[in-house]
Parts: sequence; structure tokens; C-alpha cells
Amino acid sequence: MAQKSKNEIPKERLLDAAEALFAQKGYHAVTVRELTTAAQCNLAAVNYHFGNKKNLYVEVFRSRWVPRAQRLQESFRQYLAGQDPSSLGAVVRALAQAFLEGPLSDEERQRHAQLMTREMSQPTVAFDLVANQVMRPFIKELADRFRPFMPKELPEERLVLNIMSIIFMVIHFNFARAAVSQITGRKYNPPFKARLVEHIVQFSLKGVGMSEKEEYR
Amino acid sequence: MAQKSKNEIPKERLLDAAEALFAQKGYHAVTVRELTTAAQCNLAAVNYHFGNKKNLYVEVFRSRWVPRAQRLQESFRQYLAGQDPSSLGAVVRALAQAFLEGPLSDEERQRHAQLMTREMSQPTVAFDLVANQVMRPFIKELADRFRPFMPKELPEERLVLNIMSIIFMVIHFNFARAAVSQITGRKYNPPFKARLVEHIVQFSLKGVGMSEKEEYR
DNA sequence: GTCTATAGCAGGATAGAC
DNA sequence: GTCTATCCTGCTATAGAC
Repeated sequence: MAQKSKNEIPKERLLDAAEALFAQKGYHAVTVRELTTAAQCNLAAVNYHFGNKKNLYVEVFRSRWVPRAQRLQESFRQYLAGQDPSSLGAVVRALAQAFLEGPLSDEERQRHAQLMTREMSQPTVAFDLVANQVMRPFIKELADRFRPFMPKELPEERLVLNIMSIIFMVIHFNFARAAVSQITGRKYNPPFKARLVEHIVQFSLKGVGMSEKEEYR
Repeated sequence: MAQKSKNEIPKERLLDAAEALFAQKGYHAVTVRELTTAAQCNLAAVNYHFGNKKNLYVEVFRSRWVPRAQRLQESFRQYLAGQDPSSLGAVVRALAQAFLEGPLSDEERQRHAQLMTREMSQPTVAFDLVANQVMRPFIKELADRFRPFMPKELPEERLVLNIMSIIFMVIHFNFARAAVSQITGRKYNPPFKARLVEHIVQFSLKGVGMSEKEEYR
């Protein structure tokens, strides 16, 4: 059910439309008229439910983006649990899979990445949510999962830089699809995504200092 | 001279102001009034010189962004020429240095990265310029410089993916400064930037399959 | 709770004086 | 080539009917 978000209550339809439109065009490029038209409700609905356009934007992050980010993280844990033996390669692969092939539809995943990317390069009021409720804890979790595989003397900062490099790569292959397709001449279909996952795993594993073979301990 | 771009002709002042403002806030968030005020010229100047706001945006890329990208590439070649022996590490280091520490001021570099990033995630009419006049030839040049160091049997696609991964990392550490600072707790001062260059070099070298030591041939 | 109608204002673009 | 004044469109926000 829920074909085009037509059957829910207006407030929910607004949030759905807002997430899609803000992700697609950015905050300023979206008008309240567009939002209310897309959500099939009245022009006044944004103000009635959220006070103003900006509050709606923040609410999109609070009620849609953050929970989805948590679902993504949960998906990562499930990919990871499904893989044995537990190795660093498994961690990176689970990460790439969750982001590139995980539980989200292609459209949803693209939306998600674009909302995040905008906040990372142009922080707004929603940046705190993104950084403190999602990025920071997730990087911490990844650091904890990486640490057993890393040399004991590796400084915490280098570990964090390694993790950020990997996450950036994943994010970038996700959100810069136009550029990647333009350069490689390939569409983001399942074979190419699987190709990218493998590339990310191989590049990252070696990047942190181990090949696929020597990662086991 | 040229303190605040006050001494040039109005059309040039407009282009300067436009590049700074579009990079900082994005196309839609910038108003013609803002532009003309910042450029200290009249409201009508945008229309007089460029026809409309959109043409001005494209002209920023044509007359400012593309030449600067070419300067950056030139800077990369000079960093590279200054390093001997010629090794893959030198290529990557020159790349990271050109982007993170190169000839551009911090502000200029940030502007540059943000304009590019916007076009990569949200292609507009300027995307063709970015992709075909800058990205594609530069990736080709890098591929040519990498190839001698790579295994002969390495498929072209893997080489391109490796290069994109490295460029993405560089770009990302540049444009997601807010996020990086937030997570690492460090400001983008020279020591931290030098730190990032080293990280990128090490991670990339290993990522493509060689350590700093075994890279010579 | 949702809609219609509209106030009040900011945006891009233009015409015409200088 | 540059400026002033202004048009028109389209936005946010609100008041009040239903």
C-alpha cells in the first residue's frame, strides 16, 4: 500500500514530499507551493503543521533522515552478522553493501546521501543532528570494530582518518553518480554497484594496510 | 593590488562576487540584489552584462572556475616536477598538495571545491564544462601517469576507479571541512593540512596496492 | 484540522534617464 | 555603460470560513 504517499495524513505526506524535494533541489530551490502541491494539500499546511518552511526542513531530518540513518546502520550490522569469519574485510564490505545495496531503494538512498552531503558541505541548523546523532556515534562504532584488526600502536587519529576516508569514498560513489557515470560511461545498475562494492573493499583494505589475505588474525 | 576587487571593471567585479556567493550559498540562495551590492554596482548590471542570473552562473564557470582548475592542474605538474625520484607516491602527493596546499588561498580553494561539488551532485547547465573540459582530461592525465606503476594486466576500469577514489578523497577532505573538523576536533590549519596530505598519500598508495617502500621500479 | 483568500514583501527583470 | 524607478511574479505567513 502507500503507493505515492497518497493515503497518509497530510502532515506525513508533507514530510515525504519535503524530503524528496529538499534532497533533489536543495532547501532554497524548493518553494512552499511546490511542497504543498506535491503533498496534495493546501498552501497553508506547511505553516499550520510546522510554523514555517525552515522548521519543516529540520523536521525532515529529525523524523525521516535520522531514523533512516539508523536503519542503515542496523543494516550494516546485519550484513556484518551474516558474514563469517569476522574479518576487517567483512566490516568494510558490510559498510559498502549497506550504503550501496542496502535496504533502501535507489531513490531513497540517493535522497539520503544528498541530504547528508548538503549538510556536510553547507551546514545548516540540521547539521548538529547529522553530526552528533548519526556520524559521531557511527564512526565510534566503526572505530571499535576496526581497532582489533589494527596495530596496537596506531594513534586514534589515524584510525579515525582511515575510517573517514572509507566512508567518504562510499558516500562519494553514492552521491556523485552523475560524475561517476559520466566518467566511467556506466549506469548504476546492480552489476556496476557490485563492482563498486568490491573496489571499495579492496581499496580500503589495502588503504588501511592489509590485503584481503593477510587480514585474518 | 586588487584588494577587494574594487578596482576592476564592474563586469569583473560581478564575476568575482558571483563566484564567491554562488560557492558559499548555492545558486538559488543568492539574489541578484546581493550580487550587485557585493560587486558595488547597480541592480541592473547583471541583466545588462549577462542577460540574466543563470547566464552569470555559467559564465562564472567558464571564465573563473575552468581556468582556475587548469591552474590547479598546472600546480600539480609543478609539484610533481619538483619531486625526484619520480614515483607513484610523488604523483599522489603532488595531487594532494595541489588541492590542499596549492597556489590557491584557503578561501579560493574552498570556493572552487564547493562549486565543483555542487555540480557533481546536482548537475546544472555548467556540468558539461566541469566534466568534459576539466575532469575527463585530468583523469586521463592521471591515468597516464599512474599506468607505468601499475601491473600491466590491470584493466583500465580498475585504474580509473582507483584514480576516482583518490580524487574523491582529496575533494572530500576539502569540501567537507565542517564535518571533518567536527569529528576530529581539529581546525584546517597548516599542520592539520600537512597531516591530511600524508594520510591521503599513505592511504592511496596502499589502496592501489603498494606501500611507500615498494613503489619504486 | 483543513481550506480559501489575501496581506505584505522580496525576487528577477526591464525601460528609460543620464 | 551605468543608474533609478518600477513592473510583475511568486513567496511566506496569517486570518477567518468551514
